[in-house]
Amino acid sequence: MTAARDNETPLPTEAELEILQILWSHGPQTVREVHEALHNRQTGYTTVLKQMQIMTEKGLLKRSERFRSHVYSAKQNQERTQQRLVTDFLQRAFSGSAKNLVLGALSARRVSPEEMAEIKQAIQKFEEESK
Amino acid sequence: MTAARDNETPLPTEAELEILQILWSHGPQTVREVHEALHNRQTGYTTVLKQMQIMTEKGLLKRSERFRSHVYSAKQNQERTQQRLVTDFLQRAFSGSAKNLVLGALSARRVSPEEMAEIKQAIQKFEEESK
DNA sequence: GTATGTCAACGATTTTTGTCGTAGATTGTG
DNA sequence: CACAATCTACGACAAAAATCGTTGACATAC
Repeated sequence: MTAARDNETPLPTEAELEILQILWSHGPQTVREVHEALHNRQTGYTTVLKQMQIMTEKGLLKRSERFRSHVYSAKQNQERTQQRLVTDFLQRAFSGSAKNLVLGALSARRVSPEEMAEIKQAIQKFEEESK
Repeated sequence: MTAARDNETPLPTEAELEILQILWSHGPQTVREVHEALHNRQTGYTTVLKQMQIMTEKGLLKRSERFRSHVYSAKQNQERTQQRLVTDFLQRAFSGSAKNLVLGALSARRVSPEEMAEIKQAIQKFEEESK
């Protein structure tokens, strides 16, 4: 049991997440388009096709068959999925300590002052909204 | 290629991370001790043994054979490993946006005021150290 | 209308990760 | 010394994830 197991759709695997990222950022796409966006990963067309078919079965994607080339899009929005992912990860890697997660993220690499400011601002905003 | 691939030891898998957590928190342990600490996961003794042997080959663990029951410990400390994990995860799930990671972590679940304070304090401390 | 290209479907295979049974060595106990 | 308990080692198996070849449907161009 991995934690953060909602009753909802399963968490995406690594390769699935890559596909989702493309769909989130580029909007609905055909398999070919996704495959091309994935050119860095050295993977065949049918692999991506199969993967997206499976993702559709799992409920991660939905597809329109109105055109000859089916058009896929992410079924859950990015924010919600990221929330679920981070909940799971937080538990697995940091035993639930959000403090350590934040600290780890900050100390793992250089953080620009701009990014730092963004983060602090995000926290501020979050605090106001949730009181 | 998953990103954050150092030239170092590989990132631990899910099950491996569970074992590491035990070793980090309890200090050096025998297979039996780890196995017992893992009682919630329903897994046999030899499974854990095998896993720890493989982890040793991979360089995740080191072991002392001075005693009849070998004693294992984590080779890399928790902080360093967590840093590598979060770097990888940040890239994979949040395309590198630390802001969104933090935001995701906070909004994914209830955060107590105490934890919130801790987080802000950690950020403060981090800022001072790194200037 | 035949050849060429593009597509979805499907099955099979490979790779990775996790699981465990069995065997042989060593230790401690009666 | 024999017997039971406790280990490690090793190989095999199972499950999950990723990969790809092949086929047939459907277009479009010639």
